Amino acid sequence: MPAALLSREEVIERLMRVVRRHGYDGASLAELSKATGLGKSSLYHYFPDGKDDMVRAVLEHLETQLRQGVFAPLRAPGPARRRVEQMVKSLDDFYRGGREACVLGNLVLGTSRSRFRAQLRDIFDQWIDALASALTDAGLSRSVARARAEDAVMRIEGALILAGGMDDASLFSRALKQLPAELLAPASR
Amino acid sequence: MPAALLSREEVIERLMRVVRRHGYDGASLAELSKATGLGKSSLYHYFPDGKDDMVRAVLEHLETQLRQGVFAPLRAPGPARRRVEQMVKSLDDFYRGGREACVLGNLVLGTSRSRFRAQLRDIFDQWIDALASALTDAGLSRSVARARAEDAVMRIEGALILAGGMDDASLFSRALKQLPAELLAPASR
DNA sequence: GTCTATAATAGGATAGAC
DNA sequence: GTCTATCCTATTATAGAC
Repeated sequence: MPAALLSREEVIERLMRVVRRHGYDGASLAELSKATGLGKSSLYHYFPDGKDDMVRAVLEHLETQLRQGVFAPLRAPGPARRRVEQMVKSLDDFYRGGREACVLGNLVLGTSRSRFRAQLRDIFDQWIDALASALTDAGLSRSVARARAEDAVMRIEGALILAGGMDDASLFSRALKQLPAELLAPASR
Repeated sequence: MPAALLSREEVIERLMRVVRRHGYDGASLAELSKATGLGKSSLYHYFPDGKDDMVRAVLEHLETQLRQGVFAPLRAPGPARRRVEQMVKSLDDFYRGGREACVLGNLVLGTSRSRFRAQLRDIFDQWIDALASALTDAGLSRSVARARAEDAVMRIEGALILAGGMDDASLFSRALKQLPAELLAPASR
């Protein structure tokens, strides 16, 4: 990083901003360079394997953020409702109320899925597991909890797609707001 | 098209296959050429504005397919349950049980959203409207029908993302299967 | 309508000076 | 660590023959 201008973390934050807007295939080195303020050679100094390396770092960083803002709160002690609401709050923040696109969605689509398969799967898995854990604590059976956790992740990812496609971020906010009640409703059906 | 080898429709079908796998940014002319069996110059003969033209045609074709397999059935006479089930069947078919990615999702993400904004919005709008119409026919209020229709589209889009990210197409099939019952459940909550 | 050939540019990546 | 300069390949797009 530039002597002391940007920490590695800040560099990665900026790389992530480009990736979530342009996707893997649409994120050119020129853009990544501009966004970080680092020349291409400097980027290669920190990420010797180029774009793949950068995106790997972005995914690691995302995982860390999710661990702090989502996974850990979901597994924390306390009432399940609070824990789910904390997840919602973190997500609303991270996706700027539906105005920012999804890093994960972007990397699942395009040509990048095969490159980051393991990392993507791992993140989704941790997310679903953590959420299901909160739901079993709320008294739901393991199978219902798991199914609802998967459903929640789908809704969130889909809400980001639809909000983008309809140019209406409020679709995301509303979907988020409904989540806690629907996830914690008594099992029946 | 090659004298009579491929109809324009078949060419567009093949272009779509590339777009849904690689996205807009990841779909190179070389791939599009290989997939259609047409040289680059031939592609430019049919789509003078290049890739944008091709993807516009793909979206028009998709809209036609959705009109036939999804929108029209949703608005057809008959019990709402049948109509929703017909949508589910068409979608399961179109996405090959979750093994194929979403054209819309791919075009909403990456750098392509701004290029096809209007077309994307229009398709999502028609979809939600048609679905909401079936749900109001089933006795749901306009506002509940609309909210559930949006939710359904989100789930479908998200299910395709998660199925791709987890390498598990069954996530999509299961999400689809649950849709009719959840959409048509009596309003309450 | 289709092809081969080619242009022009952008993309990813590296060398070497500082 | 960062930059400028450069390389090579892929990519988009076009010209012109058949």
